[in-house]
Amino acid sequence: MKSTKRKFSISKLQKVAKILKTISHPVKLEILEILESNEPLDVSTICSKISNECEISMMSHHLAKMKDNGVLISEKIGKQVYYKIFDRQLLSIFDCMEKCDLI
Amino acid sequence: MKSTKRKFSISKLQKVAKILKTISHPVKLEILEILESNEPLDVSTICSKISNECEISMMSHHLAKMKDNGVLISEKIGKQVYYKIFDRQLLSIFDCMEKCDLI
DNA sequence: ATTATATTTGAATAAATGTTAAATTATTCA
DNA sequence: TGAATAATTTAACATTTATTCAAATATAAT
Repeated sequence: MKSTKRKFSISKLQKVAKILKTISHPVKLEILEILESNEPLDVSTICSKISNECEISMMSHHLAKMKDNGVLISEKIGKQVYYKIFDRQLLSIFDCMEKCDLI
Repeated sequence: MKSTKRKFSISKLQKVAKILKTISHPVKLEILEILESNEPLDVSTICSKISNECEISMMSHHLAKMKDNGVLISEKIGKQVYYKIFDRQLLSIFDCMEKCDLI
């Protein structure tokens, strides 16, 4: 038989995979870390706080994808667009990973 | 200035990103779930337990990548290769994600 | 209106992933 | 032994996704 008892249905696994895929990139993780202690922040400011060099258009792409996939939300005020984390509970993934021998 | 106090260095963020990227796929998450309660398991058996149809060569690719990136380990016994989770602590990521509104 | 600033969009290229078929490795048994 | 079978991996190609860079849009300031 196919399944024993599983915690996650297929559709939940798909959602989890989508979220993880959305943030599994060094710069995207760094964006989350930066926003954790400073949100909301505009695109240029986030870009300037990133350790590696990062083009603003690349940052815009990153942020747009994170927003599209529900990880971030944004608000436009004047010329700038301010981003913040939709659900800060997601940040617990850092603690989770910290405990792994893999890291 | 670039950095306030951060939990993760750049190299740690890269490692975290690599691990997350390695598992952020519905089938790969399902592999982890299956192994959680049944490890070690050989390639064909894992393949047969997956909900969606999955080619065995695709499964081999998934498992090889997960092994290469340190998520799984394997042992060959006779014709079959048995896989298990390297660090079961990683499984706590499921609980972590469960708590998010995003899922 | 014109200029400057912030961000997004689009198109071209580069990189990663999925798919299928063929190759390798190990086992069985005539 | 060695031909047949079974399990898994490798390789080649197609498809998708990510990155880069240039151009476009939107808002504000002069």
